[in-house]
Amino acid sequence: MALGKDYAAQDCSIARALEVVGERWTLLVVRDALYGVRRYNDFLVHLGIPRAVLASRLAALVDAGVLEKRPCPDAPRRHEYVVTERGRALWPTLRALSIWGRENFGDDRPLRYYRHAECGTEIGLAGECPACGRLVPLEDVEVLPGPGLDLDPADPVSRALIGPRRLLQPVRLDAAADPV
Amino acid sequence: MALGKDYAAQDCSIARALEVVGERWTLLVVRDALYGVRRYNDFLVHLGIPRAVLASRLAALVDAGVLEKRPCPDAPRRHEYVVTERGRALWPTLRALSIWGRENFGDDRPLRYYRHAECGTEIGLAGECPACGRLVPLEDVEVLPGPGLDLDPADPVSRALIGPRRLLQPVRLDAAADPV
DNA sequence: GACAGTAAGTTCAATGAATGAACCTGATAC
DNA sequence: GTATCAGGTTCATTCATTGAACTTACTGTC
Repeated sequence: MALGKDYAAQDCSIARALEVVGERWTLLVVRDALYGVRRYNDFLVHLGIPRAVLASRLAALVDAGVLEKRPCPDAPRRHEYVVTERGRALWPTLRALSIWGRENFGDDRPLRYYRHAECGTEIGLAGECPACGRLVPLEDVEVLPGPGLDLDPADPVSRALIGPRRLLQPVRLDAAADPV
Repeated sequence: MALGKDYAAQDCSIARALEVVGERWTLLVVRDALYGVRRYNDFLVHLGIPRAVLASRLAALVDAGVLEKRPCPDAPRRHEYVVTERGRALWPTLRALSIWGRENFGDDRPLRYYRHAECGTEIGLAGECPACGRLVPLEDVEVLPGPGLDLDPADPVSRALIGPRRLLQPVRLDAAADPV
């Protein structure tokens, strides 16, 4: 990656991390992947990202071991991008960033709630459950719509993501096509 | 910020956060500010960032309320950039990102350790102390050089940052000028 | 079997941002 | 008064991003 050159000189893990996920759009792609978005076209319509940039970001993330590209189980010629263990490990970062964004630049009404499915407690700053005291496996994180969330968004992926649902649960567009 | 436009369409706190700190270099500037770097020239030599970009990033961060620009107490015509409460609130994000970078792209030897000064416990994923169970105030975070850290770096700011020291403790270059 | 449509891209010209070097300005240092 | 430093600005070049158009391979539908 040509961009990262200068970062590399830094004696710093943050700089190394930013070489991988520091480019425009990259963290939003990872966020979507953690939400369960897997297909090129789903990323495309949900993010509103230019096609060429998406292709380049996905390739870079696969290269870095954050996503895995593999053929779709049902349609062998299609493929999907699935978060690896390394990608899942970005959840604490994204959770912390999200809280910072909400507390400093959001309006009062939260967009979404994240809860530990087993005990109902809201997930903490780094993805841990304050009640259980441990990091919650992503599959056990329940995503619920908050009062600030638009419940009738234009694109089908946003509609499929309204929830309630779990993190990592693959997005299915089939049943989401009915308007009010 | 012209860049952020597309992000803004997203119903998502992460996107809002990235509008503020998502540009190239920005998070590294904040990291340095949390380390105690305050002066334009110190950011410049430590980051190796182009002057124009630094000026623009600092202005944007002041604008967003992450940094505060104020006259130097000793030299009234100079000024310094100090992290605000909002800037300090980015510490959990940076801590999580740093751990991700180290665990996934670092070599085995850590560059730095972060410890709760009062009990000596290593700081957790989101800046909390696992022993005390609470977020550690940044002034109580002790930064120690790890085995992977270059102990004789070229620029004086890196030398002043070797530590041991505390987060937020202002960088002073005066005494750091003696080579081995 | 022709036609339309979808998925996952690539290519291209135009725009915008990043880079590094040079310049500027006002204060201190000698 | 000459040099140096802090904190910038300006400029030409390079590089990345953007949005639109094109491509290619497969999947239905009539």
